[in-house]
Amino acid sequence: MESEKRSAPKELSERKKQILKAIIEAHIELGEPVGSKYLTSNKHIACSSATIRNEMAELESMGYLEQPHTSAGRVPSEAGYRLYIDSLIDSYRLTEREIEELRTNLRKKQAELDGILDTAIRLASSMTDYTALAAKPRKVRVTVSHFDIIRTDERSMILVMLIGGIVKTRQIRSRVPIAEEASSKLETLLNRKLSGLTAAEITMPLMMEMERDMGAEDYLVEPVVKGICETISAFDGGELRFDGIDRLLSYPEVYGGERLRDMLTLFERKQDLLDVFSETEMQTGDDGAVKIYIGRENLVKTMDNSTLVYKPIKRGDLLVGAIGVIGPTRMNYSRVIAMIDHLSRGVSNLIEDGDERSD
Amino acid sequence: MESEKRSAPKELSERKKQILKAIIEAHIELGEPVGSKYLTSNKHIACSSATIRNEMAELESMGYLEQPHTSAGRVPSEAGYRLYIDSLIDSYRLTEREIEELRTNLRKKQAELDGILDTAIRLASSMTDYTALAAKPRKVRVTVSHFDIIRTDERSMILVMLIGGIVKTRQIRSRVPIAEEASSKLETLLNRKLSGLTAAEITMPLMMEMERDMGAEDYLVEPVVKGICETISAFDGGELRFDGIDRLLSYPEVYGGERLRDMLTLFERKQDLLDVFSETEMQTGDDGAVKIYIGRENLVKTMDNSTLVYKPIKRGDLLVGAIGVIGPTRMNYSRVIAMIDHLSRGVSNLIEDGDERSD
DNA sequence: AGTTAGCACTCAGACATTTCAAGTGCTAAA
DNA sequence: TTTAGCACTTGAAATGTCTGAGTGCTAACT
Repeated sequence: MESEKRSAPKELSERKKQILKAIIEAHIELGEPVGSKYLTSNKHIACSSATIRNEMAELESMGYLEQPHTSAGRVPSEAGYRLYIDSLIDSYRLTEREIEELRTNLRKKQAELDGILDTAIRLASSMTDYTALAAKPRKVRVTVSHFDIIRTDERSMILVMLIGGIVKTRQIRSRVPIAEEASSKLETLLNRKLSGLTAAEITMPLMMEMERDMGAEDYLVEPVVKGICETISAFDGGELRFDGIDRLLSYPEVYGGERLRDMLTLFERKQDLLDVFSETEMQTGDDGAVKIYIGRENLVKTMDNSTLVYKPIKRGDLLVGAIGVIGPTRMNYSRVIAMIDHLSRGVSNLIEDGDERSD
Repeated sequence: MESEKRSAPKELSERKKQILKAIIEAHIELGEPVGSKYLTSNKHIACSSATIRNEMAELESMGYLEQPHTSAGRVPSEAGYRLYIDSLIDSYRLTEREIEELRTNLRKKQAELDGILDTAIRLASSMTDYTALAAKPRKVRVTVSHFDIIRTDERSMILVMLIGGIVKTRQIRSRVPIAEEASSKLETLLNRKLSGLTAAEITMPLMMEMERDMGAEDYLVEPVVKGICETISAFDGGELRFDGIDRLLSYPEVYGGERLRDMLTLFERKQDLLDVFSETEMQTGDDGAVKIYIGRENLVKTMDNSTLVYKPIKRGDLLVGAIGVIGPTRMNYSRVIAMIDHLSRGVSNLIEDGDERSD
C-alpha cells in the first residue's frame, strides 16, 4: 500500500516519463480520460496495457494522475501538467506561415497602444482557439510629464497630456472666446506648475496660485485643472480586454453549466484578473518570460480548472501591459506558449519604435 | 373554428387588453408560461379562470399569445410584446435615487468618449440587470479636420489629429534629431495639404509634392503620411463594447446551452450587431427615440428570442454612437426604456459641452 | 525481477418506463 | 354570458435496467 508518497520527481523512470507524456498529450488531444488500452494501440509504447496499468497506478499514487471514478481512464493532475511543462514538453516551432500571419495582422491597426492590444488579443484568440486577454497594469504614480494645448476654434481647445508615454486628451470649451495668448500662457503655466504631480498633489492653494498667475483669464484655470485631475485619476491604467470568450464553449467538459457562469462573472468583474497580472508580475522585477499558472496555482478560485498563460509587454524597461490566453487545463501548451511569446515580443517591438522596422 | 384572423388590433375588447397586459407582466416577472388560474388569484381580474381561458384562446388565435405545448400556460408572442410596448405599457418613472445614481456615476470618468461609453454601459448593465452594449458607428467619410504636432523631445514627436470631433494621436520617432522649425513646418504642411481628405484621397503624387515642399527634412514625410493613412483607416469607428455578459445567465430558459453559445458568438463577431446599429439608425436621419427590436424583428437570426433596446447618442446633430441593452424578450420594458433614454441623454449632454453643467 | 494475459468487478451514461402535476378544452348548469 | 367540473394531454422528474469501458489483481511467463 505505502499510502501517498509525493514529491519524488527524481525517481521517475524513463518509461514513466514517457507514459505520463503520452497520457497528457492524448488527453489534451481528446479531452477525455485516457485508458491503458488506448495508449498501447495509438501511441507507440513498447509494452502491454497491463504494464501500463501498473505504471499508471504508481503515477497516480505519486500525484501526477487522477481518476475521475473507479472505472474510468486517468487524467493528468495539476502536478502532472506542471511536470510536463517544466521538463517533458517539446518546444513548438511556429511555422513560417504562422509567423507571417502574426506579423502582417499585427501591423494593421497600430495607431495606439489600445489598438495594438486589441488586434493582438484578437490574433491570439483566433490563432490559439482560446480566450485571449490583455491587461494594462495599474500604475503606481500617475503624473503628466507634458502638457500641450491646441486651439481648435475660438472657444474650444484640446488639452493634450503625456502620461507615462501614453497620450490622453480632453476637450475644453468656454462660453467666451479664448485669446491665442491666453491658451499659450495657460500651457506654459500647466507645464511649470503641474507636470510631475499626481492628482493628490494638486492642492487648492496651488490652484489659487495659478489663478493669480493667469490674470484676466483666471476663469479658465478651475475647469482645466479639474479636468486634469479627473484624467489623471481615471488613468489608473487598470484595464482588461478580452477576445474570444465564446471559445470557452469549445470545452464543455470544463466550462459547462455553472463553470461557464463563474468564468463569465470573472471576466466581467475584471478586478480579480487584474490583480493576478498586477500582483504577480508588476511588482517583482521579474524577467519577462512566459508565465503559466495551472489550476490551483491561480489565486482566484474560479480558475481552479483553468490555465492562464501570459507574458508581460515592455516598452524599454517599463512594463506597460501583458497579453495572454486563458483556457482549460488541458491546453495545447507548446503551441500557446510559442504564440504568446512571439506576440508579446511583437507588440513590444511595435510600441518601442513607432516607425517602421522589420522585426 | 374561424382559423386565423390576424391584424385586427382595433377589435381588442377592454377586457382582452387587460388580460393580455396581465399575462405579459406576469410572464416578465416569473419567466414561466402563465396559466388561467394564476391570473385569477394573483392579478385582480374580475372574472373566473374559465372565462380567462376563453379569452386566452381567442388572444392566441389572434396571434398575441402562444402555447409552448398543449398542457402549458400561455406565453406572449412577439406580436403580443409589440402591442404591449406600443399601447399597453405604463411608462416608468425613474426614482430620485435612480436618477441621482445615474448622474453621479456618469460623471466619474468622463475624460474621453470611450471612457464615457464604458462607464455608461457599466451603469446600464448594473442598473437594468441585462447585458449592455454601446456602439460607435462606422463613419462614412473619415477625414482629419486639424493636425497638430507636439515635440516631446529631440527625436520624437506626437501627431495629434482631430477626426470628426474625436482626437487621435500617434507617436513619431526619428533616428536623427528633428529641428523645431521642421516640425512646425510639417504641421502647417499637413494642415494645408491633407485636412479634409480621406485615406483614399491621399495619393502618391500628393505625397511626393509634400516631400518637395519639406526640403531638407523630406524623410519625415513618408512615415508621417503613412501613419496618418493608417490612423484614418483604422478609424472606421465601428466598435462595440459590452458589459454584463454574465447577466445572460440569469435567464437560463432563454440562454441555456446552445443559445448561450450563439449569443456569445454574436457578441464576439461584433459585425452583425454593428450592422444593426449602423444600417437601421445611422443612415435614416431618424429622430433620436428609443428603438426596440423584438425577436424576429431583428435582422440577426441569433436574436430571435431576444430584445434589443437602444437609443442613439448625439453630439449636436452628429450621431456619434448608441447605447442599449440586450436581453430576453421577457424584459422589464418600461424600466429599461426609461433607463436607456435617460442614459443616452446624459451621455449626449456630457460630450456636448465638455465642461461643467448641471443637466 | 519484471512483464503479460485473463478475469471478475465497478460504475457512469444511455435508454425505457412510470408517475405526477399543471393546465387546458369542452360541456352543462347558472 | 359566465362559471364549475371533469376528462384529457403532455413535459418533466423519478425510477429501474443494461451496457461497455476500464480497472485491479492473480497467475503464468520470460
